[in-house]
Amino acid sequence: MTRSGCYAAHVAHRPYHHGALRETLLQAALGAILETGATGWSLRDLARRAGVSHAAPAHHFGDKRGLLTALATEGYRRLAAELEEAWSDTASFLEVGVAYVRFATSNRSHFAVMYRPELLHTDDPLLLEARARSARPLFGPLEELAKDSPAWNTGDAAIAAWSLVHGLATLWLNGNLPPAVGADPEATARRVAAYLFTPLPRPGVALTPPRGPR
Amino acid sequence: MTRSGCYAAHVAHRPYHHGALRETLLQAALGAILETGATGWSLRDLARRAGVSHAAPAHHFGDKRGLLTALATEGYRRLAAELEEAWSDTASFLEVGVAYVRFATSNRSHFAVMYRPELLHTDDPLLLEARARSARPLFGPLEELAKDSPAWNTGDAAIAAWSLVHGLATLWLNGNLPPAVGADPEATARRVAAYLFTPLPRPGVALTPPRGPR
DNA sequence: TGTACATCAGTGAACGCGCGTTCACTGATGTAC
DNA sequence: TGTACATCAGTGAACGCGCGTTCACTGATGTAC
Repeated sequence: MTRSGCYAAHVAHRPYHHGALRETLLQAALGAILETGATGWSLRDLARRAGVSHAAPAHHFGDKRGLLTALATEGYRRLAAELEEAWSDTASFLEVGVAYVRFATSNRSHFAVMYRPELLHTDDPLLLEARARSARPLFGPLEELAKDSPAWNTGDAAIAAWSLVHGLATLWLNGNLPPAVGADPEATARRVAAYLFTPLPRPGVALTPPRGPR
Repeated sequence: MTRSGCYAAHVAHRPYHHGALRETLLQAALGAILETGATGWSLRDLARRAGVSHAAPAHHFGDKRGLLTALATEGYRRLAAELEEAWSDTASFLEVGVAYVRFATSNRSHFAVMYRPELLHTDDPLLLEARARSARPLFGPLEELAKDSPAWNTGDAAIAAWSLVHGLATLWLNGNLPPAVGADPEATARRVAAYLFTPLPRPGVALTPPRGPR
């Protein structure tokens, strides 16, 4: 960063060594993913954006998959940090869910790659560690909150919560939600996620009829 | 179908006209999407699978986007039919959600395309009509069930339900769920979706602390 | 402080390949008379 | 029933392009002595 900033001053005779090409390529990939999707770009495209020769990216990542794995790992680390912070700051599980949606909508390119194992080196130890860390704030708090409730399967409840915020983020990012929800994904998440684990307003109303279906 | 079946008998001298090329190409696209993702294939690839010249697909769909739009429309029609049937058969909103997950996991290729407007001709009237029809069974029943509950925003509640089943289907299809959930997406959906609109087991436990967060 | 050398980061020409698109064509079908 | 003709579905050669990969190279850096 300091070095590339220094060289940037006299563009006329660029140095042979870029100095921070790895970070620059990751940055370029984020932009490319925003514009053409998780895989709709080429390594040559990235090299062009970074202003280096088309063979340079292979030095750092080998291939696309290696680059995407680095990107996903970075994404999981950021997500974990934001979820942990939300839980420790508010002690509200709802706010953990809101933080998930906030992360997804303000880190679109990372999010577009993180949950696509077919694009990644899924045995990469750094990736595995970061992913595991990001899952803990979704499962841990629920186990704590419902530890004395034998009727609860906290695993299923956590997956319900995860599904809800993941689905909301996905539908939002792909532009599938009706305009009526408004333009603020965070506020929408807070309103919508409130219906999880929350009883119907009138006890007499049930979503499933009294006689068993089928 | 009858014609192509007739000609299939004497493969040696194939007819000049395929007879059902449009349907065959859609079929081939479903297979290609399964193998390489929503856009990881070429029109030439499809032509090869269908056994026709590489320029033939353009006759029917113009380009990839046209073909994907036809596929998405078919998907929305099937989804609408399955959701409508679930609601009229069981009168259980939970079962509508289960049907959504069942559709997604047994029509992977359709599902991979339906919620990606950037891949489609979003102004296609047939697409718009089918999509609108598929949304009704998700919003209608909730309005009915909660019509006398002023505390409810049925729009938000419907989006909560949609998000939950959409997220669960997405996480399932991408292989992101832990093995502990089991191998049956439908049973998983029934267990997990039960936590929506359902109170915590002990009234004393809250997911949000009594003092307002932030 | 100086020199020699190994290592590393990035270059650029060359390759073969599959792609979308174009276009003049051919074979089959359907309709008018 | 027969003929003429318009329309339609699909062909196949040709095009220019961007791709990933290879490879001998060059320029910069870091370390040993």
